[in-house]
Amino acid sequence: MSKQKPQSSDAFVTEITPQSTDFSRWYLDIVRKAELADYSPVKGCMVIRPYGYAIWELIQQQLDQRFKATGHVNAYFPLFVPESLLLKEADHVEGFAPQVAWVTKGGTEELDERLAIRPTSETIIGVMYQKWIQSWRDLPVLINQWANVVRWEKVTRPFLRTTEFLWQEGHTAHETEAEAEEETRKILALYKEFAENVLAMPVVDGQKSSSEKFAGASRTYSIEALMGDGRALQAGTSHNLGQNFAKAFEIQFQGRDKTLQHVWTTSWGVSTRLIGGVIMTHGDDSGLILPPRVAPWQVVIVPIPRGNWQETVLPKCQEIRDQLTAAGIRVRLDADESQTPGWKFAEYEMRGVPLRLEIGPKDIEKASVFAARRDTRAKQSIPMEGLPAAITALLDEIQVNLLARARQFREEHTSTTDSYEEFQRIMEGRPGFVIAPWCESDACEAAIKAETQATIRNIPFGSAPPTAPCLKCGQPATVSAWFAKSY
RNA sequence: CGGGAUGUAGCGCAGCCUGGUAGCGCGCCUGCUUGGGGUGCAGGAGGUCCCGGGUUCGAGUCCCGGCAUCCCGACCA
Repeated sequence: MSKQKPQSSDAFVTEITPQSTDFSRWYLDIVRKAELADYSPVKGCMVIRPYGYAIWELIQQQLDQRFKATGHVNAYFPLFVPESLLLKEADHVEGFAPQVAWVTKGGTEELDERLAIRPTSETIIGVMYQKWIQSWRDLPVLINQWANVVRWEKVTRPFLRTTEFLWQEGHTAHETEAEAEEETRKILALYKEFAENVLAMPVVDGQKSSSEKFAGASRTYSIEALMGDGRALQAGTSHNLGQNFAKAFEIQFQGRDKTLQHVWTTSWGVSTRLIGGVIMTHGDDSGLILPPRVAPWQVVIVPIPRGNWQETVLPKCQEIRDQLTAAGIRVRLDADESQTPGWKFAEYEMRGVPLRLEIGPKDIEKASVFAARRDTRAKQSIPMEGLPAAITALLDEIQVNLLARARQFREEHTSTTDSYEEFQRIMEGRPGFVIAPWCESDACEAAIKAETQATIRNIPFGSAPPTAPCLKCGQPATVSAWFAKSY
């Protein structure tokens, strides 16, 4: 098809702040205009609107399937955590105390003991595991819960950091330290695979520095993604809790050798923050770009109304919709007459729909449909014969392309340096990741953060030990750390 | 939690300084028209001016308090 008209690039985007003007405003514009979320009257609490929630449901389904496939089961624990429980693990309470919301009254009566609204559930789950676990035969316990949690954040942003958010938290208990470590790493690998194959969001997997470790964990691992403005986003964490919670909650079992031992526990989670990650990984100045696997509508069909289109074009559109739906594709047919095709093109691009099919009299004549990709904006005519297979293949191609593109962006925004001066220079503007040698001292990490706003995102697995000295102090460096400004 | 800014129709904004019948654009409704990249014309509907108090004959406008949002810092998924 050569009917393509010249495209005035600004024509459809007047209501979205360009990324280059103000990335943060761009992000907020997308969230509201694409109807992903809206502000509520409660500080820091957003409403996830149907289109945004549909994305979350797709994330949930595909993660849940992976959890089940690795032997995990779902359960649900209470929203409230008695204060006494929260106090049991010293590091944990110290880490979370500033962020906890409290219930002090039930109806009109003051409670004897105030209740925390869970910021995370290690403690309440610890109490239950103490009751449920007696023998090595009871292990491992592999439970996940889908839930909401509340953390009293000072600065909030839709999806990225909200006072209340939705997540999943896995909590497992094991017989040995090695098994707990294996679980922790297995889940991190699962998160990475999910982020890359479903969200098309490349991530760096590695270990958190001790200062960024989860409160109460022995070790924390994370996956870190790079956003379009060069800032990093922690996209998921997996914690090896050692025996810290087991000791605090007396979770003990009798081992194969008849001795009484504490279990080894893990916890891990990803949240609605992932939606923010998808927005900022793929979106452009025309709006959202959704990877097909999390797109509520993978294909939108826009009929071109001309003449007696209701009798000719529309039935064909419905037929095609039904064929595609039968092939497992999520399709929306927008036959609304009150909007013109051009309006719909812009609207569904803004909504990030991966593939648009235009069907008009000319296409029906040629027994083809006119397809426009959201990711590349490429347009092509596709024969109606064998359409479901062709569309499925095209969606797969878009999925793969988005990951490749994001990966290339990350590579272009990842640099390596041994020089602190150069490091500081890179951290101005849109920095991306910087790989640099570090001596693993908290002092150097803190100084770098204070001077450049950059933090250690993680220390990737299997990275070669540095030959150069620590970026900051010049003492021998033990690891190559990935630094970035982060969300 | 400190510094700055904002809050007026669904959305974007003007009006506030200098108090006196609440406006504009887009969207929405009706009709015609148009339709392959945000059609055009005509008519119409829509407002606790964020909330609460105060000053005043009279407050969107001035004063005090609160709430929410955004930006910059300190804290975090």
